[in-house]
Amino acid sequence: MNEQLPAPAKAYQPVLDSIEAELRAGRLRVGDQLPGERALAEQHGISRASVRDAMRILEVMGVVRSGTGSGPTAGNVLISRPAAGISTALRMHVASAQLSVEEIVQTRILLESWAAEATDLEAHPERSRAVLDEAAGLLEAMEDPATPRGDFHDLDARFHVLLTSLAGNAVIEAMMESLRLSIRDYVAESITSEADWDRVVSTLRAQHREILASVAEGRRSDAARLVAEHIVWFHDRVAKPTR
Amino acid sequence: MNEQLPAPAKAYQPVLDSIEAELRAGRLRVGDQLPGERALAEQHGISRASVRDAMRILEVMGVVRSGTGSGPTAGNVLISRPAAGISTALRMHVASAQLSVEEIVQTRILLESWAAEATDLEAHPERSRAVLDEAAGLLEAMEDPATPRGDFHDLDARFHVLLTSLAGNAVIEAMMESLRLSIRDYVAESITSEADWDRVVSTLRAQHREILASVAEGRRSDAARLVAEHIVWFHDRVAKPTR
DNA sequence: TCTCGGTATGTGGTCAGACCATAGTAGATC
DNA sequence: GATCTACTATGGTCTGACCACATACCGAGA
Repeated sequence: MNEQLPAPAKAYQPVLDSIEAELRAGRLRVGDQLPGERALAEQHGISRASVRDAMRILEVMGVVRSGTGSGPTAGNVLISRPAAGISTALRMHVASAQLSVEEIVQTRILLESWAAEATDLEAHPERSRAVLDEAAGLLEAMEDPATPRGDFHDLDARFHVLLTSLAGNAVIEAMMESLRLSIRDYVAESITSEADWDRVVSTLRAQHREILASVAEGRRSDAARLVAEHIVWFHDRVAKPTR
Repeated sequence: MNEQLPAPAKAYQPVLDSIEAELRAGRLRVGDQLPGERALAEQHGISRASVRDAMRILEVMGVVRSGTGSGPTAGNVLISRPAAGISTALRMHVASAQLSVEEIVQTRILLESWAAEATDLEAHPERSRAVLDEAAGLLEAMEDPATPRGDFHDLDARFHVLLTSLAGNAVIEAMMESLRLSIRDYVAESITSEADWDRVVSTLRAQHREILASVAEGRRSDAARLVAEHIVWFHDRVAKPTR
């Protein structure tokens, strides 16, 4: 089930290595445009096909965005979406039954409750305030009965990621988002009845309000507890039955 | 810095989707061989080049292993290395300065100390015993002064991953391993002087022994504390100076 | 002179077809 | 029966072509 033997060096590896080195050295930065694929191919003495392999990898890792046409927005542009690659990996391994949804949820509880405990609003007062305001805005949008289920889930996800971001650890924030994305379909599929959904959503709203209030008031341990309870409640009550 | 616009459907996507669906349905399992690339190309009505894009993605995600030749070990075979994809993603984003080594270390402390607290040896007595024995074997190998630095780091990594596995959460185990792999080079480069290394390694050995003992004896909170201190000590004392 | 619109150029996206090294397998040879 | 040799199918790589797209350029018209 596990292999990590020599592996005979892929042709695209030098491209990845050189880009990684340029990034580390600071000669390439987020927002920059990579050289054209044809140019990279010539530079490394490989075919364009192999260069494209490297680009594909960087793309799924959330490191570059490819666009056709010309101009600054076209070409292979360096971006930063750490959660993209992580969530794809998690997703595939959940699909292959090597990771379970229960483990994902458990991990999410760990990360989110830690983030709640580690949140220090005074560290970056103005940024924290902006984040809290944005979170409040999300909750408001979620109050609207006209909000479709899919949109509600997206808002919900953004709410949790926002709160996690207050802890100031981008790694944990990215992992949080990844965990959520990786089981997104499972959650969506688990609630089939609209009646069930209506019954659930009002509780979610109340829990969200409580969580936001405790975070905003600096009641860290309350926030951590409420977040953990919130996640447990949702997955016990809603997601589990169909799994 | 962030884009999540429509994105005009890649040609390889249907291949990924169908493989993911087959995995979820249980019609494909780890160890199975995927159809040949030429066959998949015909099935989906796309070129072999696009099929290879999908394979490349699955490969870096740690979901398939590609091998030339024929027979059961050749072709695109389903494997399971969840840490492969996650660590690559983390690595690239650390390189692009979007994630910091400090955050990686902080996350590792969180996951490992949680695992120590969550370890329940009685849940799977025989498996736990085997894991502890293997961990003890690793420590023994690390006692040998003849062990090269690189090997020591590998043994060290396996030791930590093994202990984490006792908590029984494969997601956290995979993340732990990924975090370690992602900053492997930084750690290796940070200790340049052999004299420094000799001074450090004996402390590491002692800490490892203490950690293993506390885990084996079920002193969970001790284990959690020692692990956290161990990681903090190493990165404060050794890795930080050069960063 | 200014504006509009068509065109040239360069980008990634995809395809078709070819050749290679590899690793089993089946057949021929001894 | 054992050994060696083609044969076959696999992924790995390359070449060269065409497409859709988006900008930049430039000439025709107002």
